[in-house]
Amino acid sequence: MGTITKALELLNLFSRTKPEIGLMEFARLSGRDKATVHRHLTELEENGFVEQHPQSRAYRLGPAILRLTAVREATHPVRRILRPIVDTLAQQVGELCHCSLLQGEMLSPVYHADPMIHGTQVHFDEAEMLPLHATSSGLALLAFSPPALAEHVLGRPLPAYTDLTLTDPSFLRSVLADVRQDGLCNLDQAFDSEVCSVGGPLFGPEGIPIGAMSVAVPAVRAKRAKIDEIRTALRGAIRQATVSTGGTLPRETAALWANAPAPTLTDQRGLT
Amino acid sequence: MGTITKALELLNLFSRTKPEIGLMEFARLSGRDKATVHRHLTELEENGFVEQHPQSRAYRLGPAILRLTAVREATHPVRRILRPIVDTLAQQVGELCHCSLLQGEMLSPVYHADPMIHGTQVHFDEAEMLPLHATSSGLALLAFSPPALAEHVLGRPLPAYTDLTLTDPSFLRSVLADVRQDGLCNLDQAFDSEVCSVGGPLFGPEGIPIGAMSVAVPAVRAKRAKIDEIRTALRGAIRQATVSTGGTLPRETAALWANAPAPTLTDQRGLT
DNA sequence: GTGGGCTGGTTCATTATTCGAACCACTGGT
DNA sequence: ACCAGTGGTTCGAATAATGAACCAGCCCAC
Repeated sequence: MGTITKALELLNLFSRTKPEIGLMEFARLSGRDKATVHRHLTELEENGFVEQHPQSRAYRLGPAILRLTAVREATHPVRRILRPIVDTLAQQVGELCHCSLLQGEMLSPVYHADPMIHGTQVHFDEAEMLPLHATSSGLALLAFSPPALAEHVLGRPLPAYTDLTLTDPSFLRSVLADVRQDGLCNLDQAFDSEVCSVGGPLFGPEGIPIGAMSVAVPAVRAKRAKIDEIRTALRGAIRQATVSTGGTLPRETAALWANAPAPTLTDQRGLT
Repeated sequence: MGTITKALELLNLFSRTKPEIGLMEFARLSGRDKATVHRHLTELEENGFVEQHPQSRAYRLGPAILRLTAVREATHPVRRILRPIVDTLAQQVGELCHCSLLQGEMLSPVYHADPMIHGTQVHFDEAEMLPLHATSSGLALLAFSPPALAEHVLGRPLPAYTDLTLTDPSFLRSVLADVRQDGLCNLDQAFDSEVCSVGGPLFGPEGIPIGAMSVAVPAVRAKRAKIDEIRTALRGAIRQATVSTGGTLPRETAALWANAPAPTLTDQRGLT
């Protein structure tokens, strides 16, 4: 593993519940030597990827990432476009919705919205990368991706996150076949216990999946009627998201979803 | 210079006008060997900091930075807070406003807003880091920072961006003294020709400057009355921004601005 | 087609950089 | 005064980065 990766992996240790991390904690969490971590952190700091609290000397994410995000969003505004769609979907179904982009063999969260109209909410940390094999988003994406990706992912050990996580490659292959038929993926407590989710793929140009969108529901609320309502709304949101980001639905999928309701117009203010 | 810095500097080559860069162009722009650049890029790609267009093989900024920005903003929402303030200021004064955070010895843009009500507009690229000695933002920040920073910045060669850029350290020191008296910094075509700007410091906890906010006006519109109006509005916006981000104005500055108008309430919708 | 000029990408011996155990210096609690 | 915990630094050994040379593909002109 190269030095660059070692340094960048430090950034993944930050999370919503751990926004500041000290040197020793970094060393523990990353399993690397304190001196090494310190050199990496100072170099990241020189480039603005982390900054150091002058008093506590703890590190947190720095301003450079804000600048880079602005650059990406100015020219390729995926997040800006997806946000109102996810917001609308969350309002429609009254549950937590999120979308992610494929990054290597994981999903990188882009945005989530939680209407918070219920007593119980689903936990979601945008810092946390999502596995492909244990989430409805991931399986939906795999189902429509070139087979090589699925084979590569299923060909390695599949960690179980709950006791309902599917880890048998051949069974997962049959699930993917079902998802291809259906267009969406329904998953029950495979990543978080107590949480059911419905996910579908977001397509880029050429009809190749670039990410996924999904709705997460506490298992106690996941009645059949509710799931059906979610599936309908999700199909509409995915179609809208794919078109708005400049992607194209593959013809089979478009045909499959022909009877999905037209997407509702969303509030476009407050962008960027 | 370490390997990590070499790799991260590649990311700074992206800009609003150059959102995608090929391997050879990267090598040329960075002045490094093609093989080296390629290794750095693949490692950045593995970590999601860049992604490669499958057809053109050009690289662009990847999804990881979106995720990291979300994490930072979830726990330390500087941008989310500054955005409506900058928007309001831009509406009030009818000119381009922006705010930046200190990153090493440069300013890293965080947000800008341009009401675009005039025929001529000021160019602003959020990818571009701003120098401290040649911008009103930078000088305003330097004036209120611990003297060591100013000495360090003024102690090295100061590039001129226009023929009006101030590059004489001792003269700049006198400018800083004036800014300390005044609270704001007025600069005429020092970074962009044809552009005047007024900037002031944003303070963090302990009253130490963490960034700056400024208004940029085409020189042809920079009449005395307009500048005065801008100065008043800017003082209000800075006070509001400093308080909202959890900072404190130093006592002298608070006294200096005691007669600035109370900040107007801003639209808080569309956050994140 | 074929040659040239341009890509992106790979190889491998040389070289320079990174690594990490041991070492300070400081802080807060007992 | 002590200890246990920080953040930070040093320097020889070990490792990883480097870049000239090398493919392979693409596109255009001839």
